[in-house]
Amino acid sequence: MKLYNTLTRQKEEFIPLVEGEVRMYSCGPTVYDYFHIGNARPFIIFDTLRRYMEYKEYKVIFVQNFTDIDDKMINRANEEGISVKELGDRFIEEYFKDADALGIKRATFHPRATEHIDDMIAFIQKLLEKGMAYEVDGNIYFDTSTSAEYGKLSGQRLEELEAGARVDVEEGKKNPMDFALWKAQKPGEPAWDSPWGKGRPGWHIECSVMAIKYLGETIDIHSGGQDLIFPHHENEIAQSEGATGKPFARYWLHNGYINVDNQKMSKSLGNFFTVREILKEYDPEVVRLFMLSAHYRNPINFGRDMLNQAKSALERLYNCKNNLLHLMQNAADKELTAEEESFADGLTSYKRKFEDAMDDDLNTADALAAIFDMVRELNSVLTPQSPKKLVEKAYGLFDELTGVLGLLRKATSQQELDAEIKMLIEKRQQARKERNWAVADRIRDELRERGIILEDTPQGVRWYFKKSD
RNA sequence: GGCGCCAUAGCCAAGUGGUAAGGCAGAGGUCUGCAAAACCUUUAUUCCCCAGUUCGAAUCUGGGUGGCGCCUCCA
Repeated sequence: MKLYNTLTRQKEEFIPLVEGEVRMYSCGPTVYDYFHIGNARPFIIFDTLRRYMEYKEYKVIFVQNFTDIDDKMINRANEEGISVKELGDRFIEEYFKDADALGIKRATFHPRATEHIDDMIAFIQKLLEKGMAYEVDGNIYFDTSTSAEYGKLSGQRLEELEAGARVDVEEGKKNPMDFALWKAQKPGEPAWDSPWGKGRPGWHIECSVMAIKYLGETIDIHSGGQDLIFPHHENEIAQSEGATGKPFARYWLHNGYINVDNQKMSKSLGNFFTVREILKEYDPEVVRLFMLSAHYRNPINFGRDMLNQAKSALERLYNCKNNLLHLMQNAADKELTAEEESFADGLTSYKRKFEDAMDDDLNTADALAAIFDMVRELNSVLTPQSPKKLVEKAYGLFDELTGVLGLLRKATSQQELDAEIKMLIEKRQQARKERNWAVADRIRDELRERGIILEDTPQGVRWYFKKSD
């Protein structure tokens, strides 16, 4: 599998540090509010990468942190009149509600920054001992001048950064680009004891510390949004490699932004939509399909018409799934003809196309094309006369591939219906036979009200549970 | 000022040297009591513009034009 590595600015063959295992760390949310669609992109993309890695039978250890202490947390907690801890607890819970709905699998570990303060202190201590950090009035700063390779991820040179720096120059920092590892307590702020007095950790240190704690000093994949490249990830590299003397992450993956009217969706611009509010109107899988319909490194525009397109496309996939389930329920046990054998064998070409696409830097748009190609062929070839074995094989493959993308997770059909509903369907068929359309349509409407959609096909009645949207 | 990204049909979007995937929307048709679904046909002689390299370029090079991002918290 090839992945585009921001560090080298090219696609590289992915070779894990330990054969058969993948250790990946993805920057998680700051839990001071509901997350928005822009935040959701990396969650969905890297969840898809993780699912694909697992599909390829890697053992994946996936860590996604919660930032539960920083300025935004403190400000919001003060506004709400609750503690930072309570705020964090609440929005971690809300994060999981939305993430679960979007089909984002739980990470192997979801560490919280505030539960790793001791580890961070020890880490900072190490940097101090190595002379890579210094103290100013209870604040500890990382000395970027000690990092020869500073800027290697973002492609920036320290001097250029400083020339255009919009950072505060005061604070007694040695160099403008030096960043805080530890911040001395200000009045009214939560604080932890440290060798340098009460205070709290800086933002960058938490990811380094938790990544190393759960995944080791060198990890395979580190991912996040493009806006984290500088300074967050650059700083993580500087401090981690400074402390351990080893490469920190081997592959750096960054997703593109979600735009609104061609502008980056962001909290500060105020042009954002929370996942929570979008899910009131759209099925979470519509959002997921929307995200996967473009390559993850390209920017995508968010809008209602985009979601509507994704919704229609998703329906096409669900129709195919329902059709396969319907066929499976009624298919006969019989041997495959030679022609059917070759059709069954041919299905692997879709699997191959899907894998080729995913192997090429997670090209989900192309992978979806493979699935839609398969949909067309399944729809035109399979009939109620097809052998059960054949339908099952087709369904199995379809289900497996859509599952890798985290789609079609909802049960829409099942083997058994209530006897009463079965009876109503029978009754309607009888009415149709008698050309009593009024009765037939009334029953169909009634069942629709109850969430069951009936479709009359040349081969009989097909039914499925209404898709919520 | 430094670093970087993007431009493909009405809309979305793959493709990055070999003659334009897929989805949505539209048109026509098949099927059909209606509805729905599905299938078939159709919708870019052409990939922002100009020049160059090449037997061959949407794809490579140079130059433009337009849009966006990072360098400050941000996925």
